Amino acid sequence: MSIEPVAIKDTLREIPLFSELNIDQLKKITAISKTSKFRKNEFLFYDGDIYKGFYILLKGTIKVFKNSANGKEAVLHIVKPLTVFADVPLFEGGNYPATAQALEESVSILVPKEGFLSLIKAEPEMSLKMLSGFGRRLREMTNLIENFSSKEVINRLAEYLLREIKNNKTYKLEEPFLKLNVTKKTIAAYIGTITETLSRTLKRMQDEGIIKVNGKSIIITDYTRLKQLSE
Amino acid sequence: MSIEPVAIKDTLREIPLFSELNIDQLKKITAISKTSKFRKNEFLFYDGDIYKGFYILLKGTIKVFKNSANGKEAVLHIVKPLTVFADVPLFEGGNYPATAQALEESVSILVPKEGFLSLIKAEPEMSLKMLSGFGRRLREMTNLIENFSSKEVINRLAEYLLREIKNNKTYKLEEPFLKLNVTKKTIAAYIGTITETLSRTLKRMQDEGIIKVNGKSIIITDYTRLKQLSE
DNA sequence: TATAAATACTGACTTAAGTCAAAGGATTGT
DNA sequence: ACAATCCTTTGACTTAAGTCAGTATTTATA
Repeated sequence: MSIEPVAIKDTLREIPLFSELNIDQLKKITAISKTSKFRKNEFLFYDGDIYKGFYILLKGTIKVFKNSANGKEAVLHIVKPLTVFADVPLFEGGNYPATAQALEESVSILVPKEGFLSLIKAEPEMSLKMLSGFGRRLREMTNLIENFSSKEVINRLAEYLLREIKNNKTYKLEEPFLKLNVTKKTIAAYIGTITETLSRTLKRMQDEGIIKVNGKSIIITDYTRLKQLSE
Repeated sequence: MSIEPVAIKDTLREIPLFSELNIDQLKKITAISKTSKFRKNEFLFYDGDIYKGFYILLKGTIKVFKNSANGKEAVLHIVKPLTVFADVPLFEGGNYPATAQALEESVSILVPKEGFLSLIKAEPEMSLKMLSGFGRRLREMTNLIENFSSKEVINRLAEYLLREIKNNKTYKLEEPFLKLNVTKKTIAAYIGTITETLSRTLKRMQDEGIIKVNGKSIIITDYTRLKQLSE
């Protein structure tokens, strides 16, 4: 469902990819883009759908995942606002390589492929920005693979918690905390395990005095040990 | 050890990234590049080294890997000739994110960062090529992660074998085969397991009549089942 | 707010894959 | 050609984490 193309130019400015564009260039992008609202659990696109363009999330949370043959789902990203996603097929061609679903009411911009490619050719600086963004993500993926191949659930969970705390900027506090805004099922899939094991691992961490779990809130009581576990 | 800057312009042409450059542009690249020879087991760079530039492998095999705290190594790529590697930090800054080691006598070109970045700014088409390359690799990584998170060793091994057969172009034969040119230890790390488990899994596949192993040669006797296992 | 549905937790059990140890093969260098 | 080192295989054992089943708790919706 489409909503009014409000003054989203200021919002786009906050996205690294567009940060150095001038008003005219931003106008061109908003002119070709479409803002849409998605209800909870609604799908933005499915794995294999014909590629239309990339998205920028303005509000809400999007889960990007892939279903494998045995029925399990691998969560690739949990997308937070002001993040660009589904931009990989822009240059390579091909269909959407994964499925995207809103985990809560969300608003996102769709920037169509063809229009954007014309723009980028007139604006070579943007290619370099995108290369930098792709590079950063390749590095993240590299780390994810390293984690999957050589660490146990408790180590991957520790790393996930630390990353969340960094994102939420509470890591400077005496007792950093975080509030999960996604289900534990999603987190389990994201760190490559199942809910039961996640539940037991959280309990184990609590028993060892590293964290305190209260429903969807987690307080870090021993940051040092958590850091050790993540390395 | 540096070797003569022979006529490698023709070789560069075979690399997608450079395929559409003219003679002058290729000359510029070879002018700033340095070709080096590496002995078996020699290191090209270590995880954390200051970034000098990216490499193109001309001959041999390079293992790119990361060591985690618990001593295990995660093999990220097994690089074959005419492949560009270590290009991720070009745009993002930062040091080498992994270690590269020659698995046999190898020859590679080093293209220095600064020189290449000047070139690319004068040659915007090359940014798009690189974006396409990065995009393809992000996709590959996505699949790797999906594999790691939701499949067992036998499935990951099946997928590895199929990929190798595709690369060696023997998949059209009645009985496709492949010759391992890396140790089983490396393959084990690459598919996220250890030698003992790899050994047992190969044996199991042989017992089930899917493959025939003879030292470093593997013949596929039941392509269909192998394909099933990989999905 | 009641009821259904989805999510989370716990226990008993199973299993894939890791660790440890020992021995045979293959490679490498001197 | 030899020793020395590294690679590979095999067996016995351990363990992390998955499956299954039952229950509790939270969240959504009529």
